[in-house]
Amino acid sequence: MTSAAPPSRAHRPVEGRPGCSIEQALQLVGDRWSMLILRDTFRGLRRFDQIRRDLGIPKAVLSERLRKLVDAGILERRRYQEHPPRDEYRLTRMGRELSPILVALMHWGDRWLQESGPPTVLVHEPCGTDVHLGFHCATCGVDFGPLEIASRPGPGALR
Amino acid sequence: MTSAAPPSRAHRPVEGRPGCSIEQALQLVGDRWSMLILRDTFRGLRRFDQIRRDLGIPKAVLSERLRKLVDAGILERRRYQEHPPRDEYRLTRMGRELSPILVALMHWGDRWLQESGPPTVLVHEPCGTDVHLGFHCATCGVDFGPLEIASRPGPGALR
DNA sequence: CAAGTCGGTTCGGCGATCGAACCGACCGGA
DNA sequence: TCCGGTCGGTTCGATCGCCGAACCGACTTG
Repeated sequence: MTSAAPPSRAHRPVEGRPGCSIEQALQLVGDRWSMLILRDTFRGLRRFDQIRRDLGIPKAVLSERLRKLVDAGILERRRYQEHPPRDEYRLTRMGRELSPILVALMHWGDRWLQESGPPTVLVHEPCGTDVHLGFHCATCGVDFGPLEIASRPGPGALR
Repeated sequence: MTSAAPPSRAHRPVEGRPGCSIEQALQLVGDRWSMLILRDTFRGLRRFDQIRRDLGIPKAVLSERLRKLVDAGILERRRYQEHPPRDEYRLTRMGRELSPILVALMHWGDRWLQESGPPTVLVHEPCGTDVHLGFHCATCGVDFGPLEIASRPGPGALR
């Protein structure tokens, strides 16, 4: 208890443990392949072999990951033909709500990792404007950055 | 993301490979530990042993990950004392801009993985409002979801 | 001088991942 | 009927990367 925290930190944009949501989320989608599988499902790929060929992932690994994502409720397996029996994997609502994570990864990669500009741009379909993902405060009516974020214990905080 | 090609699309709506920004980003921060290391640095942890103890990560792995993150420009290593020589790891601008990803992961985990509510909440410091991360269209002036997103080839698209 | 801290590296074991092979159900063509 | 191909897997042996434990040097504190 004597541990003096490092120089007074007022802002800690992201905080957690041990039930940290980031940690929990990463246990589901934090491995090498899951995010890429999900990216593919967002792109409209739904079938085993489509995804396998696109990613070059070993079949056993894909099989296991899909099972894991279905068990978690992120994907659902839906039969689309009876003879021969064929299933496809579709995003559930839970899965679709991962989109900000994918978009954030994409924007960050575009900005910092691509030398010749974004390979793909996302647009707001109704108007064609480039998609902007950011912190927006409804109260203040402004966009803001990570330095204006503070954290507090929430209702799920134990201890 | 909705541009999920009805049957008759010959070309790929999203160029997912191999220059895909999501893939590139995941090569840097998509392994089991990197995101957690970064979460800790956002929380204000800067030193090797602090992070190691917090995560329970093997030292060899932490050492290698920190090197990788420093090489990538996400963290910087800064000497903060000479005798004995001690370094700390700090987020660069590139690193700080990962915050939307962490926040998105956190929000998703809060919503779908926590039964008793978020362990931590983030607020917009100036006004105390809960942080909202989302798609906002400056042109239309509205928030929107993934179903209103379409994708197009960008300036970095080859082929 | 001994014990402890900090930031590592080295090492042997082991579990996850890899590619290749195999499989059953089905389809289309010759 | 036989042949080849597709689809969605499972099984298997080899290999890769992660694991915890031990060790290390530079330094501080008691």
